[in-house]
Amino acid sequence: MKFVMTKSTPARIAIADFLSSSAYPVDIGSIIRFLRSKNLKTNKVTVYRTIDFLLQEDLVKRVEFGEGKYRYELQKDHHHHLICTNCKKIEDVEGEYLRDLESKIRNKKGFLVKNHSLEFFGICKQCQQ
Amino acid sequence: MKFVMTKSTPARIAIADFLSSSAYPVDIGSIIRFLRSKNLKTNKVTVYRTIDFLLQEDLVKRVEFGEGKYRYELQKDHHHHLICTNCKKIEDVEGEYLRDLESKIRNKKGFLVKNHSLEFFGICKQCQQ
DNA sequence: GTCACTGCAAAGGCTTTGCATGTAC
DNA sequence: GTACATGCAAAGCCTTTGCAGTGAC
Repeated sequence: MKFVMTKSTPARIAIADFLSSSAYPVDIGSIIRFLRSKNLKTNKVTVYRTIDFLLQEDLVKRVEFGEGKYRYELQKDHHHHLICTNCKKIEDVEGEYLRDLESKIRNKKGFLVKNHSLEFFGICKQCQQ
Repeated sequence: MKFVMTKSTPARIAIADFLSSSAYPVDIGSIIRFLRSKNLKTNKVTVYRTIDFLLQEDLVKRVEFGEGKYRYELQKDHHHHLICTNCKKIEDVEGEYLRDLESKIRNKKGFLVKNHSLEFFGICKQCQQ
């Protein structure tokens, strides 16, 4: 992944790398742990500010899984998440399932949907066995 | 609304009243403000503990609107929310739109959906004018 | 050399915990 | 009287802010 940042610094490069290599949304803590594992003694404030920058540039998306904190992932094709409440694994579900619904909402309620959050909580295949 | 609580106290009664009279999910702060307006000098910890109790009894549902805090509403017919990003007004959308989708997820991914979060963000009718 | 980024310390908001006191029953 | 609920203080997380110092360009 390449960011169009005004300045390219070790912290930003590492955060970009981590987001690129993460299959699923990560929280600030795991970013910091990654940076430490690379012996980059980055401050958490830098992480927050880098994420803010990426959010504003619309390179990153913020999601919530009911944990009392945010998670972040690179913008990619529209998708949602399957979150196993047992083992905490996260899977993707691709698709634009709500497009028709959003038109209906427009027609019935006059409400213009700009975006939505949709996450599924349940038990993954492995944990059912 | 009537709670099946082991003990009925002024704080619990007032919180139940407030939740019953709230058309949309409320945060802890607004519950406390309501209690103060009724001259009940309830501690916020009591509010949190009452909400915890109601969540465990499945009388209340917890939702997130990307605000960095939780909101709570009485359990009622399955529905989702339209959140105006301009005036912050919240509307309901009734319906079980995702039932088919959840079966598909079951068949395709083997993931058993127990519940989901779905909220729509956009511009309400009034704010479009 | 400049301007943007970083680090540190501190604070702010939401939520939880421990423990002694109070109260519904 | 007893078990449960409350209040207070304190702490735990996550996140944000201010300001001085550093580094990318």
